[in-house]
Amino acid sequence: MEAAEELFAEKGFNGTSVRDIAEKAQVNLAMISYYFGSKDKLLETLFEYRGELSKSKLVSIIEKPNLTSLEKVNLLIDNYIDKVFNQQCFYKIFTREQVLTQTGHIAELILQMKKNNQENISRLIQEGQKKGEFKKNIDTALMMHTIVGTANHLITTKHHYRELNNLQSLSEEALLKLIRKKLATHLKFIIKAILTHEV
Amino acid sequence: MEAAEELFAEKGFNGTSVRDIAEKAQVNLAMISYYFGSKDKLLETLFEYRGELSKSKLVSIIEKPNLTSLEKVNLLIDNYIDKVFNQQCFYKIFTREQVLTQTGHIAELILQMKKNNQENISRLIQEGQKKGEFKKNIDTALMMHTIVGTANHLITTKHHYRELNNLQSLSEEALLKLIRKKLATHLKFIIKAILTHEV
Amino acid sequence: MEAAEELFAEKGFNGTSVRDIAEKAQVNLAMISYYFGSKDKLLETLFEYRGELSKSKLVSIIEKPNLTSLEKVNLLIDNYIDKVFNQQCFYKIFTREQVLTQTGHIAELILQMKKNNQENISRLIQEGQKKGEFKKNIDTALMMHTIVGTANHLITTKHHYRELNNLQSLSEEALLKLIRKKLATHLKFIIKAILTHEV
Amino acid sequence: MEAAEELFAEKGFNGTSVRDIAEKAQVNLAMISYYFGSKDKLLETLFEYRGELSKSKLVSIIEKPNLTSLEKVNLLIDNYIDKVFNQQCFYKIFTREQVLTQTGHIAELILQMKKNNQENISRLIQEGQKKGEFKKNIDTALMMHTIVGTANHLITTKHHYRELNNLQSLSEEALLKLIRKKLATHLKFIIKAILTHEV
DNA sequence: AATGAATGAGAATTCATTCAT
DNA sequence: TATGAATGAATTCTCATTCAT
Repeated sequence: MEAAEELFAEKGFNGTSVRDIAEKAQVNLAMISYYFGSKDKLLETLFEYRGELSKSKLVSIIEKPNLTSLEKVNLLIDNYIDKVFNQQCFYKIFTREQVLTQTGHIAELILQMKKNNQENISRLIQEGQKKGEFKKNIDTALMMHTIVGTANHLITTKHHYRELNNLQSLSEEALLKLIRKKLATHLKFIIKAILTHEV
Repeated sequence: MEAAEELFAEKGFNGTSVRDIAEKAQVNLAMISYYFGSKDKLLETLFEYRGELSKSKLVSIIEKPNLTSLEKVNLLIDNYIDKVFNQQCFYKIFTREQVLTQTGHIAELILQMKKNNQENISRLIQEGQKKGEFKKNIDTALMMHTIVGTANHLITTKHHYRELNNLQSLSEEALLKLIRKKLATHLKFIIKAILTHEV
Repeated sequence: MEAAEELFAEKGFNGTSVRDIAEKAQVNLAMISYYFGSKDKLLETLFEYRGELSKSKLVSIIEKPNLTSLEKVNLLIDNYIDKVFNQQCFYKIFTREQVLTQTGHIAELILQMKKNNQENISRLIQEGQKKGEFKKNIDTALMMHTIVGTANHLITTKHHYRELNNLQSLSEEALLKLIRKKLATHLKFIIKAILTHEV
Repeated sequence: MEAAEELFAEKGFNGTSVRDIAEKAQVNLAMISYYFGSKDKLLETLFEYRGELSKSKLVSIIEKPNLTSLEKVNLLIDNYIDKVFNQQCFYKIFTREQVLTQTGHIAELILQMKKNNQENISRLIQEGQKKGEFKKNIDTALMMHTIVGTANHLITTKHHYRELNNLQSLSEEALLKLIRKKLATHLKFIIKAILTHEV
């Protein structure tokens, strides 16, 4: 599944053959159908696995005591950035396949995950509004699109970022560290503006 | 090429067969190899064609007289949103394939286009900073990632947006109109914050 | 299709690979899917083709003027034996696959063909009964089962017939000629008994 | 082996996978190769088992005292119909595979069985001829082909019989009972004609 | 210029069988 | 004795491309 994840990220689901995966994973070709049932099912399993991992964290942050709502939002941003950077491969796949797969099990999985996230975050925003920390009339959906869109776009085109900003000398690791820090600051600034600045 | 664009957007480059394209375009199968050389070349041609269209507009906006820098930036945002919404298919392809195609002619094309855009916008930002309209220390690259990332993410997942915000009753057209307006306001707000708010 | 017919007869539908057919027919492997769509469709096409051929003959015999009903029945027997012996391959396939394929297009085709045949022959029997040539209470269906069953069984197990009756010295051709003649006499005798002998 | 028999009858030998059999028999997949050696050996074992069962009955009937030869023949017919109806699955397999398997152990088994049967029945016919019950010049082989061919054809296409004779309302059981009775009468009539009627 | 026919390469999957345990 | 896991071979089918016309 790891091999598949990397290859799907690199060459796309349709661009990756089961042969490639078998070779990369050093397993017999037939094993993949044997274990996962089919290539499609393999992708499903991957989505389920990664989806499972990311569920509970969100709630635990939102329910943390002794934090302002803004601090919680910032934690959420950090958490999302962590996930995206630690699971770059999956997020590349996710970003790409959510566009293609508009029906079927995976589509439902994605939608459910998103619905869940949006509800939780909406609650947090409302909490902040009640406490007077956040302004009225916040478009939560668009705000989330900005967080997710910016982070995904940055991570999926980090090779362009490197070129365009003359960072060819940096190691991959150093580059990631740099982007990560900048992105966190950037998103927190934006979200704070959205949540608190009156126009 | 139109047929190809729609299909690539819908099913991905690798998920679309030359047969599908020929059928959709009501054209002989062999014609596609005959005219474009190959399926890859067809994608290249598509990128060149769409890239061509979008070049000059940027400069013309930046060089418009009698506008504040912020007004220009807002025009740029409107312009980008227009492009994304009018060429949804292409932007879906673009978003997806820029991740896959990291070498080759298309990759160079994309990089050149981005380099060009970033330079022009950097100039605009500097102009605004000189005029005192914008604050110092603006991360142009990240700002652009937010514009592009948010817009692309929204347009490529508009079916999710519809579901999550209970807009199933809206026609496709009405939905697009709604998102478009919200997105413009949202991005302009964010960018203004980035460009002018001191922390 | 000829190659397929021979191989299906020899090794069964499931026992024959598309590869075998391609090799025997000296055509490219992909051609078979290209022309027929799939292996299943190939079988369908074969059934349609052979079915087409055998339709009209039946009616033309039944409607022949100046013949007694018994003479017509005898002609039908000769005609059926001709078909079975001239299209041994197809009849082997038919005999085998009609058991397996109980649903789908082919099943419908077969049923329709049989229905058609039984109706026509029933009419002929009734004609003979009206004319007083045939006795009452004839089980047309079973009679047909005897004709078809005996002929098919003989042709599909002719290699056993050869062994069991010590005809190893005969050429294939001579064997067929012999069986054919015996079978015709045999069936005509039986059918005459069924149609005319009172018990 | 029971599971295999049913599946072979339903889907053909080649159309049945060892997996199917294991599942139906609620047995571990590897067990089948383990016990029977291979799928082919399983079929062989099935043929041996069913062949074994049917040997002795024939002789015991033929050697029954105090019966006319015709009565013995009628008993044989009843006996064969019994076997076919009680072992429908096996006879479907038999009918199909005797065409395919023209060499190998099974082929020899079949041939031996048939040889044995034909010899015994020939003796019975000769006995009848000596006693003056039967006429001269009887083609025993063809007669047997009619018995076997008619019975097999009827049982393997009983679903067609049902449709063509508008017996859809009958239960499977009732249908079988009906066919069985008709078939017995039918065959006995035919065989009597063959054995006793001079032309 | 345009195309119907053809093809080699490669796709995913299923198969009967084996083997370590 | 029995079995879960594994595998090499073979399956059907689709693909992008070519080529004679």
